[in-house]
Amino acid sequence: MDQASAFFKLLGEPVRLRLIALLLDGESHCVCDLVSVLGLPQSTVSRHLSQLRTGGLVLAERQGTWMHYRLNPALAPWQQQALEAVRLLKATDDQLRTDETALNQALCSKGGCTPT
Amino acid sequence: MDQASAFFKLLGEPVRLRLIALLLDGESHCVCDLVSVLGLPQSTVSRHLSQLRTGGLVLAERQGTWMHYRLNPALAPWQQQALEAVRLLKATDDQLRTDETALNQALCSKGGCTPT
DNA sequence: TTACTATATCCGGATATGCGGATATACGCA
DNA sequence: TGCGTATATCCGCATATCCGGATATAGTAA
Repeated sequence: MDQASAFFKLLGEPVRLRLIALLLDGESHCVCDLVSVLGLPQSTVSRHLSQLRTGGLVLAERQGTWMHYRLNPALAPWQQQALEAVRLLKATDDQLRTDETALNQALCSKGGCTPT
Repeated sequence: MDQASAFFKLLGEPVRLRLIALLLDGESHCVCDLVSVLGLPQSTVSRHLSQLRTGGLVLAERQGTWMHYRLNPALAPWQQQALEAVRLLKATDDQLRTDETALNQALCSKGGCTPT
């Protein structure tokens, strides 16, 4: 129960919700891309990512200098279901859609932060 | 977005999550029944119900002395989807299941708080 | 009116949460 | 080794949130 409400609490913060929405594509994204998309201080984004990681929502993997975050594919069914709600929301929410296109542009323009 | 995260924030608190889980049956329940099921002070339960109402998750209707709360049937699709997650959670979470049976017993034993 | 029940709100205080600049750590490369 | 980039964590501070006893309000019935 407390664990369950903790999960929803993580979604109940705008920055984290935006981060989750961005990660819904199942891809790995480095912190610097997420920072540039959200337009927030790096410390803020990093802190929220760390909370998502602690809550088990997200996995982190180091790739050289970059830390890549992605959705945890092994969530409980009810958690997956909740993320489906976010997916629906994302289809109509202006902010989330803007974030999405900003992320795609960031990836296209410089091929992500992956080193050559 | 802020409205969306506010919705999840409402679910992100144990007492409110328990309340929502109890109301998932679609029925109306009076505050006194919910208080006895949760085993918490009346002021605490009432305050959380009021927040759920302000957030649009729940509707309240006065029936004589009693105030009856029920899920808002007109939620956005993504919100309904999120409640489906709670429904799944409820099937496996011990606390939520205990609450559920306590509510049923309360209703059976005294026919609810509805006046004769 | 008075009395009683149900519910909502007020209150002070404890705790949690978010922020973002500054700093520390980790890594790659010369 | 030393430098530069990426990320994490520290810090003080402001704000939000939760609690539950006490009190106010609304309704019913006599």
